Amino acid sequence: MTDTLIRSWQSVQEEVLRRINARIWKPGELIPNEAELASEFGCARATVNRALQNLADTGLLERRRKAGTRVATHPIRKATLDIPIIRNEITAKGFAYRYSLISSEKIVPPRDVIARMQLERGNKALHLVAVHLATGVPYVFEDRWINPGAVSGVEGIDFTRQSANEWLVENMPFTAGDITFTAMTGGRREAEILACEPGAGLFVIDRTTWTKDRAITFVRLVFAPGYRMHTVI
Amino acid sequence: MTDTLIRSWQSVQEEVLRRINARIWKPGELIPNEAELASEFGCARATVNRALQNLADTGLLERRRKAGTRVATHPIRKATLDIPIIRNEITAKGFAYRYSLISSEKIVPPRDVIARMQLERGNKALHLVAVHLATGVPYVFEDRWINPGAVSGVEGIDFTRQSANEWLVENMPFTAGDITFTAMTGGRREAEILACEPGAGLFVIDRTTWTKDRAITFVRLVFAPGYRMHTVI
DNA sequence: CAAATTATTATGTGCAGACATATAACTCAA
DNA sequence: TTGAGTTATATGTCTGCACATAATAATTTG
Repeated sequence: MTDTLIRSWQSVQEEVLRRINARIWKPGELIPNEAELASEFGCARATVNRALQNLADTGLLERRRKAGTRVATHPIRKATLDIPIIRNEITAKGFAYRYSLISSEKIVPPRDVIARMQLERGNKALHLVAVHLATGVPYVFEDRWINPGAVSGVEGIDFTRQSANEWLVENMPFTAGDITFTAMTGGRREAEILACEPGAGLFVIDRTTWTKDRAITFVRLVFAPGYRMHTVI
Repeated sequence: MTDTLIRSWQSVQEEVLRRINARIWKPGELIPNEAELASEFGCARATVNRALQNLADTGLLERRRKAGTRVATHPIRKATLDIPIIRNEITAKGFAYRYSLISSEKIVPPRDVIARMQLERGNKALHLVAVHLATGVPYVFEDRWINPGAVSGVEGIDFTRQSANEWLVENMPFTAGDITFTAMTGGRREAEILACEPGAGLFVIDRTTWTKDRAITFVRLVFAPGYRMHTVI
């Protein structure tokens, strides 16, 4: 029994974590309710609530009204990972960042892109292909489609000077987005642009952003071999 | 101007989001302080605080004491993604789950594993190779090392019946973990176990879990081609 | 005995007020 | 001019209380 008072929500959280790790409260088990913990720790119920809610957010606890709070049976559940702004990621590693536009054209997108972005069939969209370089070495290959119907004024922008991502971030708010991580086998095109072997396994991020039901942009980022995305839990 | 009162923290959050999206508060700009917003919305400062803190957690706002709260310049910053429990992921898709142990031996691990897990050189570790199947089709290939120094009693367990992951989750609490997502080019071994073409690009998750400075286990999950990990922001 | 209703209970959220803490901004002396 | 010390201010958090809400458990009713 600790004599030190547990009054901040962080210390409540620590103590709860300690009990989970020490198996005092085992996976699947019900823990005492907020009022009991509050009186045990000598703090207000709101403080306990804050701590438990935070742990529930990270997936370590499961809470339901009336039913109470129990230790999650499968603790590894959620990881928060930082989606890097490519320029920042490269400069943070100490490399010089450079962006190079390979092509820009307005064409009717292929079927899968139409489906992803829920575009009208037959309408053209802006297609940009570019590469981001770290001290001259290809880092990530960007294949982007922009919906001109949702992004007014995009046609006049010179994307050779500013990356589409940066322009969009500054000029188009978005309300939602979805991200998919996957792997692909590099073909000739990827090998050429990323200066790697054809057939290499490449890490891919697909991202679509939306503003109130309309797709703004769909971008596929294909990273050079060896790219790792890291997070701690 | 809305006449409807904004009193719940969710509605405060919605209103703040609306203003960010409508560019009333632009990226990088300072927004009114909590007290002002509270009096504007007709609610308590604590309610505004809850809403703004939540938005800061998701990376849309940046807050600093005394300096105030400003709209983040790079809104796409953090994504929370669910780390799947493989059994659940497979059964959730409506497939039958099966786990098959391919090999189990106690050997001195290779250098990279020793480095990752910070093991003593020359000490043996338990090496398990297994595959998880969805209705008989290989879904993910699991290559795992377990530190017997940190996991007492692991040597007597029959991992042909229960997957190592499930046994560990139930029997070993962990305090920290780190996860890396990457891609690899499949070799002969992966092709054989996952029943795919050699040379295919494969999605990989590396995970190490720790209990108070000692590595419990390091596992590499290599997913069959076409695997996608999805999240929304 | 099953279905519908009511009571109970644990979490969820709101409020006002107070104090804590970080830090930007200012003041003043060397 | 610069560095150290001070002040003001916005966010961070705690408290005690109240009521809302969801969901289980108990009870009544047809």
